[in-house]
Amino acid sequence: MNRLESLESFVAVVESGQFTIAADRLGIGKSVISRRVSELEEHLGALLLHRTTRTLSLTDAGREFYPRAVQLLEDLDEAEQSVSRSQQDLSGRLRLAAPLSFGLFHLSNALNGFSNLHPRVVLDIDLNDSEVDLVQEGIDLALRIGDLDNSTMVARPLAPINFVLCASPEYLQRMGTPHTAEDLSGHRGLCYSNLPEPQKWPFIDPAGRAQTIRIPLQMQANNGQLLLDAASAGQGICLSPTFIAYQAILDGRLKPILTDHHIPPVTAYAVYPNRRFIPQRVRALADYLRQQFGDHPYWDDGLAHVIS
Amino acid sequence: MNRLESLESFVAVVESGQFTIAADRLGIGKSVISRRVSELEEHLGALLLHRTTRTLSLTDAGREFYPRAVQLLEDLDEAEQSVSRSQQDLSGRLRLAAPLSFGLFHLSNALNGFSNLHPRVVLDIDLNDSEVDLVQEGIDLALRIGDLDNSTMVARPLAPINFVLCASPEYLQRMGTPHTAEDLSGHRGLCYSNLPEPQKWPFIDPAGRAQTIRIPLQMQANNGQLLLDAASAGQGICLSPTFIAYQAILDGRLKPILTDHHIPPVTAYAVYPNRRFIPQRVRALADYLRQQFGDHPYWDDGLAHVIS
DNA sequence: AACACTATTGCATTATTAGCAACAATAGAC
DNA sequence: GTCTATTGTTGCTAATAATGCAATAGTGTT
Repeated sequence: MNRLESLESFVAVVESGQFTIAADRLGIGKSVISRRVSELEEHLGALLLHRTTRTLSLTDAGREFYPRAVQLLEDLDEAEQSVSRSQQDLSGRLRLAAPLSFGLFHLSNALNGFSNLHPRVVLDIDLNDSEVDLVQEGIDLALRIGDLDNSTMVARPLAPINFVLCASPEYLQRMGTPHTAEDLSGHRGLCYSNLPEPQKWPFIDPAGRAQTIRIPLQMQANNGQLLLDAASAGQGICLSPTFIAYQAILDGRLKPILTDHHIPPVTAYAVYPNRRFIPQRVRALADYLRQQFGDHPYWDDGLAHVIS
Repeated sequence: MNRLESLESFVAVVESGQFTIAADRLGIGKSVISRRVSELEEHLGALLLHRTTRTLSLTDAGREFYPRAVQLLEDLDEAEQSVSRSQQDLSGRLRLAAPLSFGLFHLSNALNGFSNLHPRVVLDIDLNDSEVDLVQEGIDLALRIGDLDNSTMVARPLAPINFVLCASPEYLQRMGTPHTAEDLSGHRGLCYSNLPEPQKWPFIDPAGRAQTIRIPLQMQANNGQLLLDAASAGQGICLSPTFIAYQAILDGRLKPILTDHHIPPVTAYAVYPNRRFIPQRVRALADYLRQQFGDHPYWDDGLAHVIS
């Protein structure tokens, strides 16, 4: 018995849901599939698939075995590729997690570029603002913004994330333009709810003193884009990362305020599990993103005067 | 070509250093080995072994490929075993790391017991007081004493680690027995150097006040057993984990002092990488150790009056 | 109850693999 | 320098295993 071919057959059956389709996909006869799966089951001493002639379903053992089989086949390909003659030509699946807004604004372009460079790498993108467990979810690489839980993950800085305080010109005319951090307490805050203290905004004033201002809450959301749209509509003042706000600022839809105050920047990292064997495509993507963004990302290009 | 058998053959050759021995080990002819390795090389498009008729050596590609091949074969066995009929009968290699002293004193017995329970599990034990990188070293499970770097590792408490202050009766007669923590400043400290501040010993006095005493340094070592021997020889006072000191105390070679002071205990943990698939033997060993030690480990049995 | 479609099984054919033995190559002994 | 023992490779044949086809049995649907 060829254990590997049995594994392949089993995986193909699970993924297609039918012996017949699996056989077509692998380009062999369905009888072969049938026999291989049977052999595998016999070898394991456990039934993997409940099968009547018309319906297939995984047994408990099969449910447990399937993801491991998939992983195994991927690992094998990975290992072979790592020493293969065509090292340049990366391939395989790459599961990527990133925050929603950043993903939509800046990752999609970068990923398209990467995909063109390495067309045989299949990208599986999970945009999600809540921190998922990379290991459990089988994520190869995550883009994380801000402080990291000091973990055994490998973290490579990709770009600085600067912040800017802004509001619509109309709002500022109506409500007045604040000139000190204290002035903010009379304004309407559009606050990002995924922070421990959404209403507390940190500044370093022109004299170099750090201060934290609590701004009245007008609207709260877990999405920066939505807050920015609210600010554009004159709903209030928004503390936004430049990677979201830059376009609206350059357009004139939003006006940066308190630009003589410094807002502590954070860093965007590429984070990946410290596995024993890190797939080359993961390294390649991290490299590529670093190169795309870097210490002076393009979205900050027109904002030099704003981010001090 | 059977990729798996090729892998097996390659691994066997690397491990035995000879095609002939590898063939014997696998119970097949050496010509088969030769052909399989050749096929594998052709498949990969890279030479794995430099071979003259008398000497074998790995190429760079081979050196890279070998550990991955080993891992792969282990993973496959692991996956198959996880659903195999003989789930009870664990097997495979289990790499364990533990602090030196604890390993010698209490792990060896426990491991022998485990080994009897699961004779087909091969234990590979690394006693080492410096924290190694579990992932890089391929450690399946580590026993760690004290606070953990909050990491993505899974940590399961195994036992409380209590401390006791002690010295030889002869020493105490000669130098006087301290009755308060302050008294220690006139004594000779035998200090464990693997701590950030070896000479600072923490106490909670009978009144419940926490205090930290800096004790004069007489001897410093990175091994608790050695310090304890020094204490037995009357060299000074030693702050020792009970798992090291218990025997000497029960023997009367050492006398606990300041027993009305409480020394904050720490915890021994079983730590393992949060891999996607945690081998059953790892879980089993962690369970077994927990059961062997537990909240009231045997080494504290005769010391109830000491550890308050 | 008949139908359509499924997985399984038996069997002849085909392809692959193993083992043996001969061969070539090399390190070490003398 | 030559000889020898041993190693990896290769050619060939026998044995083995895998494949595809067709027939079979089972199941959900109409």
